[in-house]
This record gives sequence, structure tokens and C-alpha cells, in this order.
Amino acid sequence: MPRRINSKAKSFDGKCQTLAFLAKALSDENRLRILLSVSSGKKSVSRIVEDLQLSQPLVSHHLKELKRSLLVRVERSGPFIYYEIVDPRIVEILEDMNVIATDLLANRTTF
Amino acid sequence: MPRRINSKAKSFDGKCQTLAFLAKALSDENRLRILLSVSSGKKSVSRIVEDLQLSQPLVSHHLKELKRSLLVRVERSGPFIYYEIVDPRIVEILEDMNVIATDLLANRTTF
DNA sequence: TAAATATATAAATGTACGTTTATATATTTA
DNA sequence: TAAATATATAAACGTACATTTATATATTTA
Repeated sequence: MPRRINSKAKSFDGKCQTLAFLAKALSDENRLRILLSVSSGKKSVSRIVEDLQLSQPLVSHHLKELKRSLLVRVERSGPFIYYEIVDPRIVEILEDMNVIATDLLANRTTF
Repeated sequence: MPRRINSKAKSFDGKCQTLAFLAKALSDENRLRILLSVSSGKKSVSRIVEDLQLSQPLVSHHLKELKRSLLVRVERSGPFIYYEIVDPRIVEILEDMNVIATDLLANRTTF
């Protein structure tokens, strides 16, 4: 029986790889903006490009990454290809992360 | 007045940079393991090295990154240097992320 | 079918990053 | 003060990745 340091470590055994993969998908500013821009409904690539003022190949590239990370789903309709967030709970997580990040920055001298 | 696409986008305006920074700090498997290993109390570098079976310079390097990301605090006691998680809410976030990641993987064919 | 539009892909490039190896610094002990 | 222990730092290396430029694919329209 493998030694357990504590219960918290146990509950994360073998999950850090998956967690790191998900975190990496969220670790780029432009990719985050793209993900959030499709978090409230389907949106075409060109619409994302227009809204975020990013180059079309860059948006396509990040959408491909988000799809590879299972965070968005794709749907074709005529000449347009629509992307949409798969699980809106990701947005809640990002909101929680933002609260923590704000606190960390505010108390960075104190801690 | 700048155009707002939707309320969600508004609530994240200018925060993606911070969010991406935090996510990047959590985007490496070994760094996550180190962070979680100091999430239930102070732990010395050598103890982390022993628990996680990682090289000492690698652990030191990642601890430096975690400190730069404001996620851990440092405390010296004799020859030992103890690290500790700053905000345990990070662990809750990681638990939530793990739930979502698990669901995404389970439904990856369905979505 | 030709032109126009929408999106994806490929190549190229610079940089960031994780890891290893080697060494330096700091603290305790003999 | 010398040796041993604990940790940090620096250099070196390979790789991953974000971005740009150029081009290919697919769909609609004239």
C-alpha cells in the first residue's frame, strides 16, 4: 500500500496531469478572450475576429487548441463555422479564479 | 463609450491577462504537485523533494515560480526553508476544475 | 464555372519554458 | 574553522508554443 502524505494529496493523485492540461488551455490571454467570447452562445470565426481584433489565422489556431482541449464544440452552417463553449461552468471557475487573483494582488505585500 | 458585446465579456474586460497569468502558474504538472504538497501546511524543500521524488533544483525552480505567482509564501527556520500555500481557495478551484475536466473527458464523444 | 467569402492549414520565426548538470550560498555541527 | 547539510542560482539544452505570412480548402453567389 503506497504511503499517503495527507488526504488532500490523495484526492489529487493522478489528476495533476489532467488539471495541468486544462490549466494550460486557459493560460493564454488571447485564447481566454476567445473562449469567453463564445461563452454566451454560438459565434462565427469572423465574428470573433471582428470582436477581438485578432488575425483570422490566430483565432483559428486558438479555436483548434480549445477544441483539442474539449472546451468548445464546432458546428458548420453554410460558409460559417460556429464555435460554442461546451461547459459554461468554466466561466464560473474563471470568475472564482479572478476573485482569488485580485485578492492575491491586493495583498501581495502582506502575504 | 466602448462597444460591449455582452455582459459576460464586460465582466472579464481587462482581466484575461491576470487570469492567464494565474492559469499559467497552474499549467505544469510538477508545479501543481508541489503546490498541492504545501496546501495543508508548511513544508521544507527537502521534504517536498522526498515526497514527490523530484530533483532539488527542479523543486526550487518551481517554488520560485509559485512565489513569483504569489501562490506560496516562504519562511526560513534554521537551515530549512518552509513553503506554504497562500490562499487555500486555490485548492477548491482545482477540485472544481477536476470535476469539469473529468466530465469533459467522459463526454468527449458526446459533446 | 468563375469570383468572392469564410475558414483552415502550413511554414517560418522568435521566444518562453521545463529539465538537467554544475556550482554557489547559507546555516548548523563537530 | 572545517565539514556537512539545506537551498538557491546559473548555464546549457531541447522543446513547446504564440504569432505572422502565405496559401489551401470549402461554400456561396453571380
